Amino acid sequence: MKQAIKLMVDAVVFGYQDRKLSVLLIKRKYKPFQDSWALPGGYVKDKEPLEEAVERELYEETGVKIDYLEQLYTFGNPDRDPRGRLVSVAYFGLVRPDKFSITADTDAVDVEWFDTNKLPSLAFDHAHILKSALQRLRAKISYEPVGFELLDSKFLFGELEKLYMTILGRDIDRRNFRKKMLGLDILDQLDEKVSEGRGRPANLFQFSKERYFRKKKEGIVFEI
Amino acid sequence: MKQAIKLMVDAVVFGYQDRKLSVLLIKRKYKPFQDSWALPGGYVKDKEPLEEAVERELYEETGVKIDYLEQLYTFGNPDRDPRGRLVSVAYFGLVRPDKFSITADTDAVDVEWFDTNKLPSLAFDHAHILKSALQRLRAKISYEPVGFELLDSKFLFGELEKLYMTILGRDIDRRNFRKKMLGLDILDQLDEKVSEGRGRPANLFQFSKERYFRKKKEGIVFEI
DNA sequence: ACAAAAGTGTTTTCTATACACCCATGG
DNA sequence: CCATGGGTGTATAGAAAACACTTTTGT
Repeated sequence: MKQAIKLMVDAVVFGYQDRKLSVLLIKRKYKPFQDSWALPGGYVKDKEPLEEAVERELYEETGVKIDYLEQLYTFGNPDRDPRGRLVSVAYFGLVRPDKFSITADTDAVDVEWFDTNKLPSLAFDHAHILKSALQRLRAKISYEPVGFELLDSKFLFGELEKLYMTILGRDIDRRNFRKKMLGLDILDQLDEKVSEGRGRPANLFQFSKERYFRKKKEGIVFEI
Repeated sequence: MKQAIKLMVDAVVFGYQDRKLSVLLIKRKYKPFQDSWALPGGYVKDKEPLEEAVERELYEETGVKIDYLEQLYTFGNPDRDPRGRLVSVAYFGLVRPDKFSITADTDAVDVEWFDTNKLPSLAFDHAHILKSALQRLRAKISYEPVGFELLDSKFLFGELEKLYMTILGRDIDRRNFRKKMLGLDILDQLDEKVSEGRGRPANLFQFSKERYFRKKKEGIVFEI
């Protein structure tokens, strides 16, 4: 049997900076959609696992090595790409933007973090993919502790609060949030304080992935 | 660019009969895994949407036309199929088994509904796919009213209870369940009663998909 | 002393759970 | 009249939400 379908992967990578949720986009070097912004991605190699393909393309095109990656959805509409029948397995990733200096390479003439509230128009059906990823992120952060992937390993409680407010798009009561989050017993309070210029210095916290997984196995549920 | 990857779809179709959750399997006619049980599925045609491919293969191989279908996950491990690099987009479907007389055809020598508690060993990584689908079903039924897809359009409240208990694998308090479910105001109580042989005759109910979607838009959340 | 952000407890409301009795029918 | 499954209400406990003052620092 001959099949003319080609398989690609695309990555929706989120970062968090200056209280903004941002997404990593590349400016396409080649046609179609030359000079349009698009999600990083590319063809899967014959013997390459899908996750590896995403990580490779992401690194080639942007210089980013991903911390957290999960499969989002497979987009297979026959007319989604003018080049032919391209089916794309989309992934959704989280990264700390300051960990990398992003640099355009191979198929991209430019790479940038875009505030998710100020997105350019995107190539192919990438706007649609991005929208799905945003929905997933919002849902996910409420029932799994993925938010920590977007913060430094040591972070201020206030940052965590703001992250949640940014992603969920609504205000959260500081006291209730802290009570709930600390009550889960998956954060370690460090003996370091940080003064942010003005105001009372704040404590640093650290997420304990080990303790979380242990508690998860025991049946304790993360939910915010 | 030449790519030797082939794209398939597989379907995990659940049904509910005699208080058992069952899944539709075919016995393979050809090698590899000849005479093994497997999920129905097959190759995607060049200009065919993925959902269409699943529905077509399902109909060809089993005679079932699906009511509810959603994408589950894409399985792309390079060594998941001995025939080469076959990436499979798995779907998850719900159907009322009594609506169809299942009949083996094309690639199958036999088709059967298997109780999910008495599964045979399966070809390829299909046991893994099935496991994912079961997890998804259990999660899904708790926050979206998909259970009705497994019942007749008119059903007894007791059947709904039993369906939930079967899928969730635990007892549910009849009174609390009824209170919660009826409180959602997405069921219509009909003026028909059915006597099941012995005991007090029970009322028939009907799920109002329209009302559910209206309420969902208004932000009302289904949760059991 | 004041502005700014951090830290903390209590009260109220709502939701989840636990629980037991009467009802309508067939045999 | 009894066995069987259907139908219903209330009390309790626990979780979520609402809410405001004190603390520590820099200026």
